[in-house]
Amino acid sequence: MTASGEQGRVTIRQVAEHAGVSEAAVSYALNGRPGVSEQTRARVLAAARELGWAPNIAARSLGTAKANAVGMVLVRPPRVMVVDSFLTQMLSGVEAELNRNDVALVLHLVDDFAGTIDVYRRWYAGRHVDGVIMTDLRHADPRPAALREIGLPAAVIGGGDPGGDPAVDGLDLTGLSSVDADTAGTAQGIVNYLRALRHRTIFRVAGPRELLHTVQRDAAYTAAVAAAGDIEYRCVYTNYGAADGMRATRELLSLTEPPTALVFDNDVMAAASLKVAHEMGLSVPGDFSVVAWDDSDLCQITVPEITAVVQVPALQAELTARALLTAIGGGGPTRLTLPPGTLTARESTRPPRPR
Amino acid sequence: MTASGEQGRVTIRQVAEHAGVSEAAVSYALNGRPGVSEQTRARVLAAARELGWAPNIAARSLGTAKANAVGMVLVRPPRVMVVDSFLTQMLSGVEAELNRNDVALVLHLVDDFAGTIDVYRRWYAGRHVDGVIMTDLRHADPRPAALREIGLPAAVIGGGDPGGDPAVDGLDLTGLSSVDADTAGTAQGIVNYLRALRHRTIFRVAGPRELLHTVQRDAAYTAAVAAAGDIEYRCVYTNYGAADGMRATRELLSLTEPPTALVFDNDVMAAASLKVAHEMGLSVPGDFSVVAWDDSDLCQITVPEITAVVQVPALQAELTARALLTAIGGGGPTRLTLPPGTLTARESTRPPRPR
DNA sequence: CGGCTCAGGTTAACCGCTTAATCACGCGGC
DNA sequence: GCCGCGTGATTAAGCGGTTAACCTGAGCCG
Repeated sequence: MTASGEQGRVTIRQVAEHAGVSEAAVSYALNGRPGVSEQTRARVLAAARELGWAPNIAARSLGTAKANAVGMVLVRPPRVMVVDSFLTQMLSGVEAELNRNDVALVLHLVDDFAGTIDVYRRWYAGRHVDGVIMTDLRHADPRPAALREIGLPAAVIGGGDPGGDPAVDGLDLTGLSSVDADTAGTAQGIVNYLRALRHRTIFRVAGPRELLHTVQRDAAYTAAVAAAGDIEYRCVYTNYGAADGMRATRELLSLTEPPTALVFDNDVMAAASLKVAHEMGLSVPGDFSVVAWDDSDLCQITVPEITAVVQVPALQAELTARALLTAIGGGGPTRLTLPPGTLTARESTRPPRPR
Repeated sequence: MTASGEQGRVTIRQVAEHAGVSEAAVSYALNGRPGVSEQTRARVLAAARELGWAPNIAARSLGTAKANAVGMVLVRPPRVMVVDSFLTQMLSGVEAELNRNDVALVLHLVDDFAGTIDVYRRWYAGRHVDGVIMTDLRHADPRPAALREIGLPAAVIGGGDPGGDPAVDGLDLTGLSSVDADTAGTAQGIVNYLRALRHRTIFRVAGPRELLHTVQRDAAYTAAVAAAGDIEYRCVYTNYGAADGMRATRELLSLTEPPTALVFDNDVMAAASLKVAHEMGLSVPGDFSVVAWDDSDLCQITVPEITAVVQVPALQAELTARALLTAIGGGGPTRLTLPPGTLTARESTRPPRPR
C-alpha cells in the first residue's frame, strides 16, 4: 500500500532481499507452506506488505499450471430483459464464491452458440481457465460432451433435475456438476395454488422449447397437472420477449374455451399479458388470473400487481461456482437441488368467475 | 481441432518439432513477425493448426509483460432492473471490441465501492489486466485519481461531457479516456419536444445525486430549460428503483401546482409512475405526460406505451473499450461524445389539458 | 575472388514464481 | 565421538513463451 505507483512492479525477489532470505523462502512463506520458521514467515509477510507486493498471476499460473480463473461464455444478445436481471444475479452469485477463493472470472460473449465450444477449446489449450460455468442448457446441447472430451471441468447452473432422463433431454451430464432449483416442486406449488382457487383450465406461456429449462418445466407442469387429475393444461412456446408474450396471450385467450388462469415462464411476458387483457377488454384477475414464474420489480409496478414465484438465482449460481471449484480441486462432481421457489400471491390471481 | 483431448497441452516446442524448425521460428511465424520465410511460416501455421496449438497465455503474459486482458469492477448489488439491462448491453459492447483484439475481460464484483481501488491496485501489481473500464462515475469519485497514481490505463463509459467543469464534478479526468452520449442535446430534445406540445411545467424524477450521470443531466436540463425561457422545471432525486419512482411521482403530483409533464431518468420509474397515476385516479397522458430517458421493452408493455429516448449503450461501451485499447497501446487518451439519443414518441405524451 | 549485406534461422537468456533436490547444522542416541 | 535425523534454509531447474544477439550461407559488388 505504501510503495505503489513506482515504475516496475514489486517482485518476489525484492521481497526476498528486503527480508534477507532467498526467493524460495519467500514463496514458501507467502503461500503458508512449511519450510520456513514462523519467525521468518512473519518477516517475509511484513516485507511483502510493506513493499505492496502482489503475485504476478502469469508467473504463478505458469509455475503451477493452474489459471486460478474460471470462465463463462454467454451467447449474445443475452436474450431479453428479465434474463438480464437473471444474468446479473447469477454473476453476483458466481463472483461471491470466486472472490472468496481468489479465483478470477473471465467473461466471454459470442455471437453464435456454435462458437462456444471453440472458446472452450482455446481456453483449455491456453490454460486460460481451470473450468467453466454454463447456463441455458439446451436440448441435445453439445457442450457437456465437448467439455468432457476436452477435459475441462465444468458446472452448470440449472443443469437439470437429478433423475432427468438423458434419453429425453438428449444430453448426458456425467462428470459435470449442476445446481438446479426444484422445478417439479415449484410447478406443483403453482398448480396447487391455482387449483385451490378453483381454477381448472390453466394455460401456460412458456419459454423457448430448445431450452432444457423449458422442457423441465414442461415435465414438471405435466406431472403436477396429472397429479391433480381435473385440470386442463396446455402450453405455447415463445422466445421470452414481450412481443412474444403478447402474441401468445392473445392466441390463448381467443380460443373457444379460454383459460381461467395463465401462467408465464417469466415476468416480462406476464406483465405484457396485462396489456393484451386491456386490448381485449378483459380484466385481470376478473376474467383470468396471471402467475409469473420469476419475480422482479416489474411484477409490482403493474396494475394489478402480479402473483409470482420467487427464485434465488444468486444462491444457485453461488453453489454452482462452489461445485465447480470443488471439481477443479479434484473433488468429484456435485449434483444439487434447491428447494422450490415460493409463491407470492398478489393481485393478479383470484377464483375464476362462476359461469 | 483434430488432436484435442490428449493429456498435456500442445506447446510451441511440439509445433517446432512437427514443423522441423526452432521454437523461436515458431514464435515469429505465429505472431506474424519478420524473421521467417513465407514458406516456413505456412508450414508452422499448418503444424500449429494440426496439433491444435493455442498460446499459453500465462507464458505469453510473462514474456511480454502484458496481460492481454482488461478488467471491470462492478459494485454489488448492481443497482436495479434497468441498470441490469444497461449492464448487459455494456458488456456486450465491451466484449465485441475486446474479442476483435483477442483481449479477455475479467469481471469482478465487490461489495462496497471502496474496495474497488484495492482491486485495481492488486490487478496492477499482479499484472492481472492491462487496463480497466469504469462506469457510474460519482461525484468526487476517487477512482480516476487513484488509477492515475497507480499507473493503470483506464477508460470510462459515460465519463462526462468534455467541458464538464472539474471543480464542479469534483473530479479530474486527465489522462483517462471516456465516451459519453450528448447529454445536453438529449435533454434539449426532450424539453423541446414537450414544449412543442405546449407543456410549461416539466418536473423530473432523477437518479441518485451522487452519480455524475445525474449531475450531468441536471446541468443539461437546466440549460435546456433556461434556453426555452418559459418553463418551470424542478427535480427530485431517487435511487432508480420502482418504489423510489412511485414515491417521487406521488410527491410531485401532490404539489399545489402539479406538472403537466414528468420526465424520468429511467424506464422503470416511468413505468412505475403509471401505477401511481392509477392510484390517484389520474390519466396518462390526459392529466400528465410521461417521458422516459432510456428505452426498453418495458416502455412498450405498459398502457399507455411510454414515450422514451433511445440510447445505444452497447455502442458507447464498444467505443470506450476501443479507446482503452488505444490507450494501452500507447496512444493518447480519447474523449468522445456520441450524438444525442433519439426520442420515440408513444402514447404517454400529449398536449396538456387546457385549463 | 574477398568481403559485405541481408534474409532466414538458431541459441540462449529472461519474465516471476513454484518446487524438488540439496545442504548446513544442532541434537540425541548408542 | 560418530552417525542419523529433523529443521530451516538455499540452489537450481523448470513452466511456455518472447526476443536480443548471434550465426550461416547465398547473392552481389567492386
